[in-house]
Amino acid sequence: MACWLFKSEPSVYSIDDLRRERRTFWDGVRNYQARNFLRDAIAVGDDVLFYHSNAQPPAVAGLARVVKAGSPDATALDPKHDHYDPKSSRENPIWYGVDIAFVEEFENPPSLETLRGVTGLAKMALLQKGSRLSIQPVTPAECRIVLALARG
DNA sequence: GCCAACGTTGGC
DNA sequence: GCCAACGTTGGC
Repeated sequence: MACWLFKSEPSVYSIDDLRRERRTFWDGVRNYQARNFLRDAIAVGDDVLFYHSNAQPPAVAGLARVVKAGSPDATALDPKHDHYDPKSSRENPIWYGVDIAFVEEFENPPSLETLRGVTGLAKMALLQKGSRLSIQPVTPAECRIVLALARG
């Protein structure tokens, strides 16, 4: 099973929100590289590391699981919505999202600073300079290390 | 609030 | 197709 990292600002949508709702459609991604992952690569059953960006401290806050593969993001079609994109249409949707379900909120969320100090994570996308992608692939080894830190 | 990194837009 | 201007992300 593949593993991914999804970023979210907790002031917008946090792991607590996901725990309350149990599952959610991950909408609002407006970056083509991230869109391609959502539309083409992310599959049911994949793990999702739920990362809190712009948080104090920024950290991997919990684990979620993909419960539905990519489908068009309807918020792009709604002119009143913040994420509206006039280039998208029902016939030719540009933006996609997946459905994820809450699995776990970590007792010891590994902070960005902590992750930077872990040898086995040196190549993790999140830790690369200028890594702004909000949807990132995580290797199985990286995923294991992060989960071990979070639960250990 | 600052600012580096980087994606997107639009004039040419 | 180039590239300057602009907007956004996100750590600090």
